[in-house]
Amino acid sequence: MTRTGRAWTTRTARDRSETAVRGRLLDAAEEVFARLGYGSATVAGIAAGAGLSRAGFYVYFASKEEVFAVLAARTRDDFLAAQDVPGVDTADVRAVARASTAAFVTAYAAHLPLLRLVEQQAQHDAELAAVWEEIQERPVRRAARWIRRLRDAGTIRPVAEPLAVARAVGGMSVQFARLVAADPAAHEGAVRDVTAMYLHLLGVEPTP
Amino acid sequence: MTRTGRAWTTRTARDRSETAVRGRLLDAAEEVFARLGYGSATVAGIAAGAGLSRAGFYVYFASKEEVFAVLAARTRDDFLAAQDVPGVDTADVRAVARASTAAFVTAYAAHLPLLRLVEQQAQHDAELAAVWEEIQERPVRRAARWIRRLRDAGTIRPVAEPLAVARAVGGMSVQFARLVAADPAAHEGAVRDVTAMYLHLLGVEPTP
Amino acid sequence: MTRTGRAWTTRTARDRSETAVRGRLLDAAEEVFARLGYGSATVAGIAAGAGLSRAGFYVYFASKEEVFAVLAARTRDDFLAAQDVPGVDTADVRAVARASTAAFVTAYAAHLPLLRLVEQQAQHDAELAAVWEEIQERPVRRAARWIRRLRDAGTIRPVAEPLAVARAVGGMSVQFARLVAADPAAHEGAVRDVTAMYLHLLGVEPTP
Amino acid sequence: MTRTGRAWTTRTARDRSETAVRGRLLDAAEEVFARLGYGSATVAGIAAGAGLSRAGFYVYFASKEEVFAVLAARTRDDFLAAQDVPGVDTADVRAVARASTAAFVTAYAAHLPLLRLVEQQAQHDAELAAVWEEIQERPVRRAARWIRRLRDAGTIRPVAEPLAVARAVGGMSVQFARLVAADPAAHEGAVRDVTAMYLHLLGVEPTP
DNA sequence: AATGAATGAGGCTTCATTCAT
DNA sequence: GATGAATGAAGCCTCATTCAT
Repeated sequence: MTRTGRAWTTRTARDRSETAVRGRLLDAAEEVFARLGYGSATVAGIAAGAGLSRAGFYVYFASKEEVFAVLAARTRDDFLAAQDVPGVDTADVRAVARASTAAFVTAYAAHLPLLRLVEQQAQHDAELAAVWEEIQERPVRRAARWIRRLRDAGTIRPVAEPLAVARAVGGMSVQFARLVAADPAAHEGAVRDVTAMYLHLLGVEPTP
Repeated sequence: MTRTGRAWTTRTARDRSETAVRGRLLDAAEEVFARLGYGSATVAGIAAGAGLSRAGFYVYFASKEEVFAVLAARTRDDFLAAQDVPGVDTADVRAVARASTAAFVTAYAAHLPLLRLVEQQAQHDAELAAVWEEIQERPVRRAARWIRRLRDAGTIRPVAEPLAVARAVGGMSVQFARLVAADPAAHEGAVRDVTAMYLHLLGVEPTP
Repeated sequence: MTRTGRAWTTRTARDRSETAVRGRLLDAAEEVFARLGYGSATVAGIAAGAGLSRAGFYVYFASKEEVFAVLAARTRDDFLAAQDVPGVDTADVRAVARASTAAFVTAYAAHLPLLRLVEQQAQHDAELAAVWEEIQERPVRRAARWIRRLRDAGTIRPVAEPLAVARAVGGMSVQFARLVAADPAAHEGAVRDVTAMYLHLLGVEPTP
Repeated sequence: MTRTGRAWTTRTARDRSETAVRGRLLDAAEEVFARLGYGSATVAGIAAGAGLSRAGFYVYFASKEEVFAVLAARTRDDFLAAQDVPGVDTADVRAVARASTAAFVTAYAAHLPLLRLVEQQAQHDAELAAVWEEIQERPVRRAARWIRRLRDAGTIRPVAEPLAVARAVGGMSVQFARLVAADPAAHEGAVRDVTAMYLHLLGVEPTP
């Protein structure tokens, strides 16, 4: 997981072409890792996916380990960014619950295989462990904070500790995200169902 | 994750699948696969884990692929068997919910890494896909059936479709199983929390 | 090619059963070696062909090398014995030519693949080189002697040195033996053709 | 058996099949296969013979099987090309017989071990079977055609069917080629002897 | 920037062979 | 006599990685 910072550190070379190739490599890497897992993925496969030769790969990344690390970071950033839902601060509990659920399910479905891999590789790499920790805990903690605030304000009456509820809703969402990943058409129904249960766990009537 | 002597004590094991050495190999394989993933796991590592030479492995399994398939099947069997909770037919909804939740969380925590791998490898192997399908769907369907029966009998008033509730509870449980896997002491609290939310989603007061 | 002389040396054990198994092993070995060549043949394949386990093979032979040596010797013996045609001393040149040609073609066709292997392995093993030498040269020398005798007696008028004629006829026969090996029905025609040419080379009218 | 630089001097070799290294590998493969047979030959040995590492071998060939196939094709091409004797269309029967015999014996002696292997491996590979068929039958058929033509023109009076004579001469030549392979000095005598017998079988007086 | 060539390390698998039973 | 189990050695092949161009 050495970070020798090559080209992508160079100030001069942030031109379109290099970035483009690097991006293509990351995309290819995502596809290959997702399909084969870390150990069975090959640098050759990734390079080919980006239209490069094996050696070309090393112009942009120092090693297989490094692409994975960069990819993990990108996944975390994308995943977390996707949950910065605008208007999440509304006072409308139902709206917030629905919006954050939708965001979470969408993001999870989109990144599912990579998230699994990050979790697995986190066992052997401290840096990845940190990434995984953020992916895993940040959304939960944020939701827990929100629940706690509302509970303390007397707006809702959750059926369990805020953290437990947040975790539970996360778990549900993951489960439904899997369905969505397999069949995108299931998205709407999934969000509706999860939101309904979410609200129930918050002690709020789903329909106003 | 350790296999505690099944029928292998018998000298005249019916078939080869229950030899002591074979069992040790399966246990070692489980450990290695769980730790490294399918691609990074090595036959050498598995053999060593069972106290055998590399060649010795091939006395019992034809290939790395085969151990994994057998292991997947064993995992499915163990995982599903662990949920045949005695007394699950009681009329006491709370008891059943608690018992099945406890069983599921325990089983999931015990088999977590292998389950993840089976899911991943299912992408490339029809047989594994079938195994994964059973692991994934059988508990959910069973729970859904139970919920539907009680709902139709007017005993409970679930907040969503039985299948959705079942899936949601499965998702929660998985999430908490992860905590339990990391810290076994969390088991009791996890079961309590999940059970409480489960009952809520069924429209039942947690405490009688 | 070590000859540790086990059972087959023991006086006591020349009973039917042991000999039978050994014979079955040799037959199996012949089939396997012929089909796969020395390097690709496996002791397992040979043992299986004789209905034995891998370990069982070693009851009768000390090594793969040894079966091959024994088999080579057997092949040589069979091949040479097949050419001890009765009545080969007749004064009838045509009859002798025909008989010895028939014998040679038959024997060669029957042993073709093994003979090839012996030739090849002879490159690396002195003992096999000696076996091959006998297989290769004995029939030729015998034929050459016969030709020389007749020539000196004025009975025939060969078109080249006896040794060359003998060698040439051997070569023809081998070529036709190949056809016969592929299609046994070709045997008669092959013998007729070769005999006719043989006689011509001896300066004898084929038909009296 | 050594390959002496073909078109590989050119930097811009048309296709990969003529790279210097590839040629060296084929030469090494020829030597190793000839010495050890297909099964006992090792990729390591071939690579080493070409001054490459084991992995280097795979830059040029996909597998041991593939080198052998390519080598077989090359052997066939060389072997057949060597028989395109210039002036073979002369009206001088004796000259043609001598020239084609010399060409055949030379070519056979040069390629003997490989030809044997191709024959053997042809048992398991359809592609090789086709190669072997060409090696085996083309020269024979060509000679048979020539004989038939001359016979029909009344120029010669072969002692047997053209095809049989052709095959017989092929067989003789192979036999003598073996001598030549063992002792190159025997070449001249071998060609003389075979030619003499060839002409006899054609019903032509060897010396005009 | 990009690549073809090359390689050391290592992975999967086979195999001849041994040995306790 | 026969075998199941076990193994060291070795074979084929892949792969991450380097380097000259």
